[in-house]
Amino acid sequence: MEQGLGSDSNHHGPIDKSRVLDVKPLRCLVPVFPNSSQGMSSISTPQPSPFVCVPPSGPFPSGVQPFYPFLSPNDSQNGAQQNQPANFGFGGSIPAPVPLNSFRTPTSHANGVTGRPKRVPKTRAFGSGSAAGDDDVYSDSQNQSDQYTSADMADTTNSGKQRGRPKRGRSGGPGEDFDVELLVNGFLTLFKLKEFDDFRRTNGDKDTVGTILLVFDMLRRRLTQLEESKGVTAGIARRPDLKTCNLLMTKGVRTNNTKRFGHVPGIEVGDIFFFRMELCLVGLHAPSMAGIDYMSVKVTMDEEPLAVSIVSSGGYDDDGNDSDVIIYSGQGGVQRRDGQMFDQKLERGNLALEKSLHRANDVRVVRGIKDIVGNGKIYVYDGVYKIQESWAEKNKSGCNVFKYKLVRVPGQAEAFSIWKSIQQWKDGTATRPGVIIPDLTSGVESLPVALVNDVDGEKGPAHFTYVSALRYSQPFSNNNKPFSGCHCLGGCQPGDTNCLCSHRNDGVLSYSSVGLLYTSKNLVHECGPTCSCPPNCRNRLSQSGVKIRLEVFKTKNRGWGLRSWDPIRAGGFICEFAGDVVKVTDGDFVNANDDDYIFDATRYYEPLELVRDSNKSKKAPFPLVVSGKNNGNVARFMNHSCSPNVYWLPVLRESNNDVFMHIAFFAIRHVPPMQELTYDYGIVMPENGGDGGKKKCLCGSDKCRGYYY
DNA sequence: GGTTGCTCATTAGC
DNA sequence: CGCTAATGAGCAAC
Repeated sequence: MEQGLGSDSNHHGPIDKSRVLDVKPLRCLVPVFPNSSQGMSSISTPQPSPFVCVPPSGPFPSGVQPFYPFLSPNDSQNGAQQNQPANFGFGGSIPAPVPLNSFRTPTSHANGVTGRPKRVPKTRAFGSGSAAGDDDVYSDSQNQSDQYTSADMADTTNSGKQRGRPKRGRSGGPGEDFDVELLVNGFLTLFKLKEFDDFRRTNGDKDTVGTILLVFDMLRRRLTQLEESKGVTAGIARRPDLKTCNLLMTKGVRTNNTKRFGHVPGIEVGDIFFFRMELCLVGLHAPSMAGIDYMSVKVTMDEEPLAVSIVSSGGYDDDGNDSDVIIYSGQGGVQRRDGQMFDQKLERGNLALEKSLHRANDVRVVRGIKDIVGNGKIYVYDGVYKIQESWAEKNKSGCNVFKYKLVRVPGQAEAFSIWKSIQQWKDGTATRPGVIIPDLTSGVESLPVALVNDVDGEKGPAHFTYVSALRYSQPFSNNNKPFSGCHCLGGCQPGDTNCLCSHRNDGVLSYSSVGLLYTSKNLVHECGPTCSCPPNCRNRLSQSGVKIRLEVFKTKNRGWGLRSWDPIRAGGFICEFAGDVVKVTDGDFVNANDDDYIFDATRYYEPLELVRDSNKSKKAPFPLVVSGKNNGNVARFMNHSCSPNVYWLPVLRESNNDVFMHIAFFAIRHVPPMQELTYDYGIVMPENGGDGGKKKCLCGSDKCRGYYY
């Protein structure tokens, strides 16, 4: 791996001659098997099923399922059957402020359930309309007394399961005290991964890959939140990514687990990842650490190792001009403890790359890119490459290092190259083609939002005024108890038991330090005007405006749409829905049907459906309707999809007696740059004029309902 | 804000 | 089948 050399010598594209002390070409062979598919016919491993390149929005050929990323309607049945929401620690029946030690798994109880306090009648927080019913989502968590332990959280689906906390690794610190096992089992049941069979374990598809990645990241975020909320840093695992992956692996929840050459079913060129473990789980690149993945194949009589994939870990701004070429360094050569260097040996991955040069087989390439926000890395699947030449050179320490030149197989979808283009648009070294207005917000947002049309001659959408926030003519509701806010002068911190806002979110913060929604709650209490914390408090995420570089663009067949130049992580905040509040309580639906830019929270919405009782599921989730027609922000351009990559969440901000609800949009899964952002518009209930105003849905998903409102 | 140190999980290969 | 060596990311503390 190039990084193992402690040198960035290969990040300068064409070889930096000044650094190369002794370059001697080894060979540059014509491939032995010009037609790689024939050449590989003797490989002992079964060939992968043919790769089908499917755009995210379809259309989907038969056999290719789009990944419906959140929850299927049937899932809500689970919760309904139990007569209790399956909330897994974040659902509808929000635990009230939980003492930190409540996360401890009871050891003295035979069934693992601590004395569950009896439910007390909930009080309605907002006296705002019959639609609220008895739903938990309308309950002020401060008034709730259901103090579930984490065991309770999942026991609706795992009543008979083993209660003993598995002792894992060097556990024993307080960090292991909540029952991870139950948490995982809850997720697996919810996403129907309990009956995961060997076929799906071996052969992925879009749906399977998507579900596994979704579960991975939801679980990872949940574990991060739980560990962080304890406010203890010593003695606990600080790598929730590793822990999550290991949990899933142990349960056999993985796919494409047999190595193969070429594309991996269910993964598209351009897909992005944020952890090496994600690559591992979906079969894109098996080793958890090593940069070269290889397998032994039978060639005529004997076997030889061939490379199947590599992960390069360069920065994308110094990779040279040609984004279709990689100069990759071999692995090894460095003594880990003291960092001492030795010559690399032609073995393992290095040998496999060398052999792959001869055999000319496809090698998958995952580009590691430094994440601008945070210290992490983003992994972009850049499709398959072929190794064109190899050589050895000496590094600074005078040790031999193998170098491999990989060239991208032509005809694949744009992936890494788009990142470089975007970087150039941002730093001004290139102009985004088709730009009509560089910033349609006229400076209202802190980042410009370009208006782009590169498909036809339309010059822009109808006129509207750009506003960055929701405009209320009256508060969403009144709270009987004045809320004076929290006193976190330096911003709300996890594990601070004195933070009033944390208490209102069940004792934990809703957002991570990098602005990710920790869990799929159905309501977030953000800090309000009367809180003492600064504007950059992490509990004010949706108030801080758009932080990603968006553009409004003309779609091929769905009018204007929204997409991002920046990659968006699962759970990442995108924007709120700004506009004029049309309705906050029951009453006649105001001019909604002739407004293409309506946001209607009263609609049936499947992710929320999960945490609802089936009898109540048809009720309007939240009595809020917003029009973005005359005044609005980027959110008004987000199109509907039945397989969305974005969903919304109501966010409450309180000011003395007044409560204001805002609508915040978050990414469901990782969204690569330039992929259209869509959410499920939901279904209009008959009492709100459903069946009227149906529009033909063009989302192209095979889960498409055929229409939307 | 760069650097350093620590630890982790997976798998090839014995 | 069980064990071990090889591999580098991610995070936190400096």
